[in-house]
Amino acid sequence: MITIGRLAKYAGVSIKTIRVYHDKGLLPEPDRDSSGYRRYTAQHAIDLIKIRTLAEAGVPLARIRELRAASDEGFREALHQVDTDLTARIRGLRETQRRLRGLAAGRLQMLPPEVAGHLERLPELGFSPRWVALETDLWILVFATHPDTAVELFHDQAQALTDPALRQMYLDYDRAHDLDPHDPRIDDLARRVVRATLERYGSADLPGQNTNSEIPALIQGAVNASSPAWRRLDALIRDQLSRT
Amino acid sequence: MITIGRLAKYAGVSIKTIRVYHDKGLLPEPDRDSSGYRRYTAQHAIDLIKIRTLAEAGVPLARIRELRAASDEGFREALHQVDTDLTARIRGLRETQRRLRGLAAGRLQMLPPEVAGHLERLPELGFSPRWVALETDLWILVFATHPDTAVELFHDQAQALTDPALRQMYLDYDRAHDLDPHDPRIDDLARRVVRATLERYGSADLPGQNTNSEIPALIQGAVNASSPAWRRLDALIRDQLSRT
DNA sequence: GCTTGACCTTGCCCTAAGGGCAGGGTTGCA
DNA sequence: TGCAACCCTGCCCTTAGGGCAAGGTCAAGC
Repeated sequence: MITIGRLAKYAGVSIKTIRVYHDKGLLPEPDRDSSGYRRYTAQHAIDLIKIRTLAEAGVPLARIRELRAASDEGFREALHQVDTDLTARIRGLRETQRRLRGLAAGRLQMLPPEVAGHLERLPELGFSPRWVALETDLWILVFATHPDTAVELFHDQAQALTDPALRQMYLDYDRAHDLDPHDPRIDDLARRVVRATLERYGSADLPGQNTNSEIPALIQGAVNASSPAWRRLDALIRDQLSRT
Repeated sequence: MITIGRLAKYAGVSIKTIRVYHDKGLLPEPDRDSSGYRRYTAQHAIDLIKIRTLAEAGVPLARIRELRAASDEGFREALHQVDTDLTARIRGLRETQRRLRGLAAGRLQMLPPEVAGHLERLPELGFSPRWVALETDLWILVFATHPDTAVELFHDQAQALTDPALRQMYLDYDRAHDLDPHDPRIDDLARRVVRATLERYGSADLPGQNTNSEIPALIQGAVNASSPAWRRLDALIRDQLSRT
């Protein structure tokens, strides 16, 4: 016949927690003594410990109440489900911890000097400020999210710009921003891009595509947003590539 | 210049989450386009991922906002703290999982038949219903919380009852419930209990005491609650034992 | 008997981190 | 021109308790 304070201390919870469990019908209200104090039995202590074990495992209180009334079979099944979820949560936390350490190690710290230098040289090659800004965003995202493959990808791109024909193609892409969406130069450019892509990578995977991420879509969305001509260009290229 | 929906999908959060981060000053509000839509840059995506990493590690949003303005030194230190907390949380979850499996294995399922039988025989030996109820609570708690040492402890107690003198002592304890707290029989009983305890266990640890738990206090609290005589008896015994 | 500190009671409002909905405007594609 | 899919703000709702007020109770010491 212990008081609420003792029960709380024993179970390692606050008094309020116990009262909440009463309110929500998780733990039966015990009898009161002559002065209205709640008086608990060992059975209450047992029940409370069970409830806490489930609650600490992340089971919502409403669910715990349901489980109290569930069949033995259903209860066991539910426990198994909870166990599985818990394993997943632990794995998730470990993954978070890994990312956290990456953050602490100063990774995700903008761009390597090599890349910054490359971006600074773009205007001299004739690219517009808008194009440079887009490229900057692109590389920030790629380096932030796929640091392992980013360097490789970057070298591939930087090398492409050393070929005068390819460089002209990118310059034309840049210029296309302000064209009418139905300007024939758009169709011409789309064909050149497709031909160059196939020549450079054959029908093998495009670099960066294997990392099944949202980044390409994100970038392309950013690109498309600012110009109808670019939207059409993207649609044409996408369409022709998908036919090969 | 991506929209809020794309950013959300990319970062794996809901749109609402992003808006909340704006409201709380965690993520700067981006510029709006001509129709009032928020337009994000890669920098926002980077910031958001950092924020999510911390949030998933359990850092409160208010704390994350402070950290945004913290020095590089303070930031690194805070990250270390978060990492430590995270490790503790993971360990806690694993412990919870262990207890959960104990629960699933059907342990914590009341009492072994041996104990139940013992309790049923107590009335025949002359013990009051109140005493039996207390003993029942006691053993439920002990078996629930220390299943490994409970059996040993129980055998020790059951064996004690086979000694007529000791049995009489327990019967007297039971009877003492309704005595006046200053009845000399209380003093006498206390001395007998102390002597018997020392004879049986010497000055070695009493069984069950090494499991440094709240159980003994819980039980004793329950016992004391119902009778001033028992309270005084407990005080006397405790006092005399502590003097040895 | 009186005080004092530690408990207990109910009732009320507060919090974090969003979820969901209403009511209304915008965009992209056929 | 219609339609689906977006976006905007504002408002209320949720979970699992925390905290406080105002008042009753208990055990100990004087």
